[in-house]
This record gives sequence, structure tokens and C-alpha cells, in this order.
Amino acid sequence: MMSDAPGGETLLFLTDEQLRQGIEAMFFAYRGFTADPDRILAGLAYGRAHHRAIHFINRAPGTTVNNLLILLGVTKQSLNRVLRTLVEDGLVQSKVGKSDKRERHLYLTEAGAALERKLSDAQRARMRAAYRAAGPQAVAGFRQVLESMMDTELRRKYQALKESGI
Amino acid sequence: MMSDAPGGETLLFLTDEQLRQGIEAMFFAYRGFTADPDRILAGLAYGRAHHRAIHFINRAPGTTVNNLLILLGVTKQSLNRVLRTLVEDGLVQSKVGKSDKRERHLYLTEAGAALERKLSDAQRARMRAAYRAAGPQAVAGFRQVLESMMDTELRRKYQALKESGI
DNA sequence: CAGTTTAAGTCAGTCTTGTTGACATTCCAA
DNA sequence: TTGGAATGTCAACAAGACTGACTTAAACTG
Repeated sequence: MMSDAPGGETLLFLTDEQLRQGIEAMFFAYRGFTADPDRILAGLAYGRAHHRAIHFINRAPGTTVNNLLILLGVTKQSLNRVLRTLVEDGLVQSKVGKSDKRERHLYLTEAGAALERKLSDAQRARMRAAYRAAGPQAVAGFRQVLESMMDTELRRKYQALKESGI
Repeated sequence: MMSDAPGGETLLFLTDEQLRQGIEAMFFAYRGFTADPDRILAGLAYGRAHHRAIHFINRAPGTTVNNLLILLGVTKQSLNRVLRTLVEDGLVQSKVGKSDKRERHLYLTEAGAALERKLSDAQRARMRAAYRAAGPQAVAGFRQVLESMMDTELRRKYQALKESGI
């Protein structure tokens, strides 16, 4: 089931047991990763989907619906429901495109930006604690493995976002 | 919003921008992480919830329902729906406990084990590719950060599982 | 032994978030 | 200019999570 001789060296970190531990670590860590924002959202009438939309609108202001749904990996219908409530509640503003009137460009309002800060402060706090505990070298490895784990198409999107942020 | 002087050194890897990149990496990578098993499950009439149950029953054969729902972080009603279909379909066997007859101990049948292998082979393949691309040192860092990101209670559960597997 | 707690399962109802299908509007190119 | 492609909206439905209330059986405890 598992062959272990890639050129003579034994790659201990590639055993099935090591891989399975990584899989479980990923599962449990993701729970922690979402726990703090989830708690905040539970109080308001929002869920994780709203958080994700708010996050990326903040990240790429003026993004179109189409662009956003590719980033989020959901159908436009699914995203639309979320966006509708956010617009109704005055957290997101949707402007008809100037050059192409089919497009809607999305922006956070002041209230939307405030919620975004609240959510990402919570999420960053946990991330910061984890990074601090593990140290810079571990963080570099963490980022490297995560990038390798992405689908090619998403990795491109991710890197474009990364570069836009500095 | 962000103070940066913990003892005089500047911790570049702890800037808000670095943290946000980590958050987005986590989001996109998790999509990749679940993509392959999801594709397999879509063909059958199962979802991610079934995968998780099968994974942990395989990992800890004879585990009780109560133990499993703590591991998965769902309610018994939610888990019960999933388990019922798996038992009906002959993938999971539920045995009344010997010492405590209130408990049900869960095991994969041969068919259940076969599906588990199919799913985890797919998931491990991606993990293996990512590990191989990033290298052993990066993998160590990856694991370290993930562990730090878990809630304390889950980290304990995770480590218990880890030790049980060698 | 009686009463309480625990483990598991069930029924009913709700919510979030995903899906398809149908449709309107707008743009663009043959 | 007309027909197809792209963008977004509305409606209906499904999966999978939740709460709350309840039952059954077994184990524990005073």
C-alpha cells in the first residue's frame, strides 16, 4: 500500500502514520481556527459564510460577485443569499459597474468594516498565539505545507491576494 | 491595534499582514484538504460527516458513541443520523458493551474498512505530495503550528490518538 | 431497594449553507 | 441587429448542523 524507497533514502516523515497524524492535526486545528469568530457570529444572526464574504470584501474592496464566488468556492446563488442579508443590514454596499453594468462591485460600509475588525481581531489573536508558541521557523514551514496543499488554481488566487497586501 | 515590542525584538512574522496571510492560507488549504474525499463521497450517497465518522471509528475501533461525538464536536442527534445510515448500509457495526451494557462500541465492517481506505488513500496522497514538496523541516513546523492552534481540550484528545498510533 | 444519573436513541422543529432550475439584464460579436 | 454568453436574482430543495423534549436501559448511590 505504501512504498518507501525513493532513491534509497527512507523518508520517515512520509509514512502513512505520519500523514494520518497530519490529517487529524488539520481537522482539529481547523476547529480551533474557526471557533472564535463563530462564537461572535452566533450572537448576531450570521454564520461562517457571512464571515468569509466580509473577509474577502475587506481584502479586495470593489471585487465583483463573480470574483468573490470563485474565491469562496460556492455557487452564485449561495453567495447571493448571504450578500443580500449583508446589504439589507447595511454592512455591505453593492455598486453597479461603470464600464460593465452587469457587474456589481462590493464594498464594506463603516459598520461592515467594524464587524470585520472584530472578527479578524479574534481570529488573529489565536493565530498570533500559535505563531508565537511555535516560532518563526515553524511558521515558515506551516505556510509552505499549506500552500502545497492547495489546488493549483486556488494557489494562484491566494498568491495574488498575498502580493496585493504589501 | 497591534503592538510590536515584546522585549525589544521586532517579530516580523507576527505582523497583522503575516497573520492574515496565514488565515487565508488555512482557508484555501482546507478546501484542498477535503476536496479529494468529497469527490469520492459525492458519488455515493454520503457526505463529509460520514467520512469523519468512518475515519475515527477506524482510528479507534470499539470507541463509544459518546466518545466519538466529543471527538467530532457534534451533538448526538447529528451523529446518530450519520451512524444510522452507516449501520443500515453495513459499513459500521455497533456492539453492546460487555462491562457496561448501556454503551455501544463501534467497529468498521469489511466494507466500511474498504471505503475508509479509499477515502484516506486519496487524502493521504495529497498530504504526501504537499509534505514531499515542502520537506521534513517544514512538516515539523506545520505540525507544531497546528497543534498550537487547537483548543486545549482537543489538543489532549489529539495527542492521545497520536500516541495510540505509535 | 429506591431514586438518581448516565448512555444511547428518537421525534420534532429550526437554522445555515450548500445545491439546481428558471429567469432578467447586459454586453459583445457574428 | 440578433443570438449567445456573462452576471446577477428569485425560488425551491437537501444536507447537516442545532435545540428541546422524551424514552429506554443500565449503572451507581445513599
